[in-house]
Amino acid sequence: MDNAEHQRQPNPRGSGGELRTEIVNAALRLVEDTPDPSAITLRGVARQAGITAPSIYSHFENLDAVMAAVIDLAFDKLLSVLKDARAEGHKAVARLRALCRAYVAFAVDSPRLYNLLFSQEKVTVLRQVESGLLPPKQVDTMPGADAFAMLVQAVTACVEEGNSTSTDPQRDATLLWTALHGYVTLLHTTADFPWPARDDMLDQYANHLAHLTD
Amino acid sequence: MDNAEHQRQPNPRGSGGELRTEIVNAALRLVEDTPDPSAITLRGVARQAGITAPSIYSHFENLDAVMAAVIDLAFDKLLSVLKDARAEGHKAVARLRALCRAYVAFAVDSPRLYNLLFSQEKVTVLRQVESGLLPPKQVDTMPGADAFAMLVQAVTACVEEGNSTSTDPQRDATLLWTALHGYVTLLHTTADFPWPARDDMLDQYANHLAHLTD
DNA sequence: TGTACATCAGTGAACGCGCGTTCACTGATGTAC
DNA sequence: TGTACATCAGTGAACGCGCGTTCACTGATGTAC
Repeated sequence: MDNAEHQRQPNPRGSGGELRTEIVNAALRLVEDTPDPSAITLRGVARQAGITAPSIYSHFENLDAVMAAVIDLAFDKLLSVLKDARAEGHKAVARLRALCRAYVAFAVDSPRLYNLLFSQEKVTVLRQVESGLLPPKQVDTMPGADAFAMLVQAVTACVEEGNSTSTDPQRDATLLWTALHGYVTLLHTTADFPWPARDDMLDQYANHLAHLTD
Repeated sequence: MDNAEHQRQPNPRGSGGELRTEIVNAALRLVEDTPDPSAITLRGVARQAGITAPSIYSHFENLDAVMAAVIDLAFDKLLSVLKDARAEGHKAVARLRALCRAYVAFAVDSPRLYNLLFSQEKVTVLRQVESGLLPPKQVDTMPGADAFAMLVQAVTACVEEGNSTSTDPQRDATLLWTALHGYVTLLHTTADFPWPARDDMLDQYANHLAHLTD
């Protein structure tokens, strides 16, 4: 459609599913290249993938379905980065710090992908929860549930090793998560600000929100 | 164009500028009603204002200029809310807590307007700062500079009254701001989460990031 | 082994839509003489 | 006081564009007989 690869060869018989992967990867590249995620279009994804727009419909219902697949992939990537970080160090405090650093590094390295993970608003849901029409959802049904569970577990481990005075690891993990999230998103949108050194920021969050004593 | 008020009367001679205000207010209403801000169009603003699209060009260069005016207005609103909050209580600690509550309340009450304030990405700038091509900007040239200055001042006042052990109010105000920002944005996008009580969250942030001893 | 046919993977043309932007215009109001 | 005219505030029609989505199609590959 676009570039020189006009003579695309169809995939072999059994493997029509391979184009599905190509489409998701094309959308992923587009996310990283596009400042405003809502400027990503179905036709744009097709161009990036080197196919025509209608071809996408064989694999996805619409653009939203493509983006949902990208978001799933991004959560997988985040989780994988966090798992690698957790393997660093033997002490619980070191592992918690590594987790925070890895989370922030992921967000800073892939800011647009990171934003995509947390940019779908749910105001209506919020309003319903507040007014008691809807029960608060269980953590483990959320897309990032595994990642958050790791954080809770890391804080708990610090307490168990006697290096945190946290009395409520779930709450303090929530405090830590929100703080890290606020930090990376503001880094992204308010870069013209005299930010303190990143490591200092991370230490402050971890020390004081997870109540580390080490 | 849209509703029954087809027979709009032009503004009187000298006051063409009044339509400017009407356009900004129309865009403001649209922001609150539109989940995805980039779904706001110039034609949509015109419809909301009850005028035809070309009329906007007499007052603004394009839609971006309209939205810039909306953002200015929103920062003014935020600042005004914070100033009111600062007037509460005589002790510095009470004023700091009131400031945090007011900030969060503004973001929760006007989530889409709040998002608009901090949704313009500046990745390029960030990259340049990191690589030393650009000096970090002074705080006071930012749009929300006044609001941030109030927070720094509030932390400083706590230290002066002996109720905070902060050794770096500017840094700790930054920590507090980022945490509050992360909290309200995640409340907005991840409403289906077992959030702890809001007051508890706010107290934790203020107590531990601003090092309150009271 | 050859041949007719079904299936699969993807194409190309076409549609209607809302968009940003331009242009010439209209009609009310103030001003000069 | 009357009248011609300039100015102001906003309109309506039109344009070209990229979009999502549909439809009939093409041509390669596997399968049945």
